[in-house]
Amino acid sequence: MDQVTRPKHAVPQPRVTSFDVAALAGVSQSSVSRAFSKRSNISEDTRQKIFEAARKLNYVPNSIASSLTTRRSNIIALIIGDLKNPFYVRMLHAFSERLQAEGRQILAFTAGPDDDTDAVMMRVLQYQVDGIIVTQARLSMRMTGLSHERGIPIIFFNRYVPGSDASCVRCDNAAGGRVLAECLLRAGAKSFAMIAGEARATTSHDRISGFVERLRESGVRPQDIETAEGFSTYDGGVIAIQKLLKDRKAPLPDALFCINDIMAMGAMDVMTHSYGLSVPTDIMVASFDNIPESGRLPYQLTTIEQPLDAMITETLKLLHLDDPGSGIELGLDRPIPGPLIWRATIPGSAPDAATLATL
Amino acid sequence: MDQVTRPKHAVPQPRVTSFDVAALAGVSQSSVSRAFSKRSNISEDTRQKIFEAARKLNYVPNSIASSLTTRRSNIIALIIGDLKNPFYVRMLHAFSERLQAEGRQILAFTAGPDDDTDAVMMRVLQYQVDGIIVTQARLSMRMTGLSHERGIPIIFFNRYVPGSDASCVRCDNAAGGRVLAECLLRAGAKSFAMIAGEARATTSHDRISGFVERLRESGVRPQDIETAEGFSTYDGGVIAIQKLLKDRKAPLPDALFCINDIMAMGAMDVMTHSYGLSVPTDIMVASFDNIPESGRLPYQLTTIEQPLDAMITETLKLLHLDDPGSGIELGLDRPIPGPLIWRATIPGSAPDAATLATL
DNA sequence: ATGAAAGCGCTAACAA
DNA sequence: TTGTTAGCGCTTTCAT
Repeated sequence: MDQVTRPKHAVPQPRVTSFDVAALAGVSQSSVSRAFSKRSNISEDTRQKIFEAARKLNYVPNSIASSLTTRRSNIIALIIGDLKNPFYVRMLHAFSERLQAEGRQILAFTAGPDDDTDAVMMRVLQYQVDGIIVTQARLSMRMTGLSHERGIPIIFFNRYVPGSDASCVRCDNAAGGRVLAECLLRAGAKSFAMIAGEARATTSHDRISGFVERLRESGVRPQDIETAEGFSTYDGGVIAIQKLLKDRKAPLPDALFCINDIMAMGAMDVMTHSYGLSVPTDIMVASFDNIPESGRLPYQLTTIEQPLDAMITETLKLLHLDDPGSGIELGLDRPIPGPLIWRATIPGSAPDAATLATL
Repeated sequence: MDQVTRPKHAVPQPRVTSFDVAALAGVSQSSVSRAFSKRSNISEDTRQKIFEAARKLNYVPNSIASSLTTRRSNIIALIIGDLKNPFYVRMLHAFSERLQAEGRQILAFTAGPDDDTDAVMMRVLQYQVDGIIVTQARLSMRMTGLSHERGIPIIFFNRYVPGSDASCVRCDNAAGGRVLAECLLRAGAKSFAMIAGEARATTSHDRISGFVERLRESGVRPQDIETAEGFSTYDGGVIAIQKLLKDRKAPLPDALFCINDIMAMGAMDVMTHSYGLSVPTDIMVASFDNIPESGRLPYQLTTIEQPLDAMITETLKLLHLDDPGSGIELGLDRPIPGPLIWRATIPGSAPDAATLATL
């Protein structure tokens, strides 16, 4: 008779609760609760007794139940975009590690540019998260209002909504733009092109405006700066540079400013592989972010590093995770300067720090 | 008198619950609950009345509270590693989108190779997640046991623990290795080198073993295949190729097999920029994953694509999110074949599908 | 179709 | 220090 091999199945056991542990340890249920909470009045003796019972039963406290009473979930919502820019991958990972180290977790929400971010936000609110970090996404004022009204702090990371009452932590993009302009000028560049991201992206806008401002101060007329726009991705950079180079009669600009490294990579690949150009001999390049890829052999980008650790520290500070009662400050803006990373896409050596500081 | 500008503060309002909505709508609290749950006995009339009241009060159901009773949180834990390999970034994003589309969210846990994964797992269990996906991380048998005992399914994604009772969804790595070996052989390669990942990584092991097996069948002795090992990252690829090329007297091998694209990128960058070699003229290259970077101008990698969508579909199927009562099958293994993506790192054209199918 | 009431597993007064 | 008790906001029988 055929004996078919059936898959083994795991049979779920009834849940072990703090009552079971209490019974086994011979104490009350509230003692169990105390045993598992930091700084609470309980003798080391009974705590150990309880831990042992818990271990025997494989008991793990149910944090869903505890958040119901404490009104704290230890969960932070992170609303992210498409992760096509490695900077946001780094950010996600860094946030996750930092939060996990202090006993919190990230609940991930994705919101593409075409998604209804308000609908995503309604989902976020369902989870009674302790805080919300928004990046690469737009949010209506109504939604930030709903969040604040519930006592949930919300921080825009590297992005702000002018006129909004939500706080923002970001790299000082305009300052970085000025620094790169200065570097290019000192390296002797006279003519310039720019690759910008989407117009509504505040990061792109600010970097460009700082860059253009510094050039204007040096006598370069803004209308003389060629500009191509694209999505803030590798492919966006590819398309933008093609717009600039295709059927070109005019001489090449001396320098190309890209609003981020990933677009610069796309642009450089096209320039070197499709047009046979050399960087920085034929054209200098400068950009923004210092993603890990920027230091690789084919790129060696001179760039402004986004001070990720400091930005995260500041974000966590503004979130007031440890003293939720303190209320939510509104409309804070925290621009953090990013260091210049000097590599090979601008000839010569970096201006000294003192010079850059006076910009 | 000085009037210091103080930051505005948001004042948290008392929470709006289903009772408040019920009161405003003039119905019972349980009706409110029904109104917000799919397929439940409630007249369209009262449902609308309730929705209107909810809207007026900005009511959002508290899913923490609901998971307490339903024992379902609609949260899936995803345990990930360092995200240095873009493949896992793609995976994370794809999982997040797929789950979000069906009303579930990802709770992210990071576990570095040196972290105590069991401690991470205990944290996971606290959250009463509906399922666990593990990737780039190891787990002890005891932990998978704890999870199964609680009725929480756990799937290893692209990774398996031999002898474990947890199920696994993965690319058919050995088959892919065989295909690439065949491609290289047909392109005329006679001598081979390999860049492998960490020894304990099952993906690396399986890809290598499929590759070597096919070569052996064609008369290439395994001991004649040069091998360098490294971390499965870009830098790992850089270091591995340097081991192979530094102070090299022997002629170059005809072909280089890398266990993934990101290592292949590191290796190619060193070969082209530091050693002036051309691919595939001086050496052919083949690898695995088909990350977005593989198609970029400097690489144009011929590679096996990880069938991400199919892998995710299979993972979600095994998770049985929609019928939790059905029990957890143990020890399933789901290898999914990945298509060959033919680009420029092997000369000539791809073997036809029929040939590859007979491998 | 609707309402009343009993939990889900935990925390936090309050009492002892 | 420990135990008792009343919720947290919801779902789900069970009546009506």
